[in-house]
Amino acid sequence: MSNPVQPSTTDLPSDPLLKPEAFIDANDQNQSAELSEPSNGSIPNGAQSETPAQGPDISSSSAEPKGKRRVLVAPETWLPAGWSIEDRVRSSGATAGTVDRYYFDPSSGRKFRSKKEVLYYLETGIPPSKRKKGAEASGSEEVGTGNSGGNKQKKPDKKLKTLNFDFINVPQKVDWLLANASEDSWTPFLGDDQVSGPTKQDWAAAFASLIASKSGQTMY
Amino acid sequence: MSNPVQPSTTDLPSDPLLKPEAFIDANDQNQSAELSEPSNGSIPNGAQSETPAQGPDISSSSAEPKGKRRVLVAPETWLPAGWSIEDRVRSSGATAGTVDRYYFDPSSGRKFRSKKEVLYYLETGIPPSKRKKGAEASGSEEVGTGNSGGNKQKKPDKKLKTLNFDFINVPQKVDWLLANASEDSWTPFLGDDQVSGPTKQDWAAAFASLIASKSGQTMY
DNA sequence: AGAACCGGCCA
DNA sequence: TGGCTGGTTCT
Repeated sequence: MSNPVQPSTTDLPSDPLLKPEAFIDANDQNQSAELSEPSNGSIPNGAQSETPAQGPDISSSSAEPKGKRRVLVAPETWLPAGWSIEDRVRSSGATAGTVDRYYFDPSSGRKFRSKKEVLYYLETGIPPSKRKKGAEASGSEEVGTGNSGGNKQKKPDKKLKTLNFDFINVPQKVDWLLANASEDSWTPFLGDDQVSGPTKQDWAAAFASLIASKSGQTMY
Repeated sequence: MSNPVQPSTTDLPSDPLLKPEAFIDANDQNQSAELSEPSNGSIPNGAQSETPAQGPDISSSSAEPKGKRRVLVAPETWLPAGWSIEDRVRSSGATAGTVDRYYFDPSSGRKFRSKKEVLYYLETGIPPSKRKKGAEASGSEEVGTGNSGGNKQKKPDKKLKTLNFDFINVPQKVDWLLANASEDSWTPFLGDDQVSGPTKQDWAAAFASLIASKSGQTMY
């Protein structure tokens, strides 16, 4: 290992940008960031809203070209020992100049994009769980894990749409008649009644859902 | 104030006696695991370095008792009928746990990695593989997809394709069996043979075409 | 107004 | 899969 950065068991994952010019800010914080157990004996819900407070360190050296990474040891009290923090400055886009902070766990090699994710992982040992799609009839209760930073960002509407099709009382028989020789005008009939357009839409949606039902796939 | 403004069911620290039977299901790493009443004792904070955290097992066997026969789908209004969505969770790497959403068009068999690609394909008929990077002097620098104005679909389907379905020799009978009640996974059978996935895709495409009943389509 | 977070998209 | 930008939400 010739990597002077992390003499630890692991090093940062692929870091082509981390050149000799990158500097490790290991100043102060001599206390090696002992795992602190603030809070109280037990963490209620893991989402302690402690004040982010300070940012005294970070050794803001002037003349910092954009796009450079600054890796530094964890000065944060809530961060376990061994973890590393990386502040990266956005180099392009409308939000150029913004600083994003990333957290790395050398033992697992995982990268986290927010303090919230780190805390969640530390307390549960479970990587940030994603609840996205609906498709579950279980009463999905939205449980906010009160956190220090911005929590639930954007999740405007998660309303589910029910298929307008009665899977129990299905039609006994549906006749598909070819009304046009061009074969593009098949029309379903229920007995003598032609199926209306809206109903056909419902059928299409229902059929799509049935056909989908693959592992992980959902049709809309 | 650092008090959470969310009327969640959580918070309310203290009063440990209130929930003597708080229980943590550490097995369910699927989702919505934020509850966690760490009960007491030790917080898995120091043990995090030992936590396996390698549970690629994503078996989501959430039992869904009977009751409603309604199929719930998410309202992806911009997605054409018949398309399928697959949410895949990353199983390894520093970003493990991230969910990637893919879109699949049963008619063309193409797979898309983003909503943007889908919309672009729908409007231009150009698959993402054919995207060019050079900006023309025409001045169409911006994508300028007028979808934000309130218009929905107006794509000139320049990509007609043959449906892989024999409209003449249709199956005499198709049995739909409810294989998985928890997810409303009905499965079509031809006699004793289960219909394969690809075939189901063909059926979906054919059905969608029939329901559509648009002029100008050709299917053989 | 600033910070934090996270969805989403591309390489 | 990694990484980065956009934009929202919270402080």
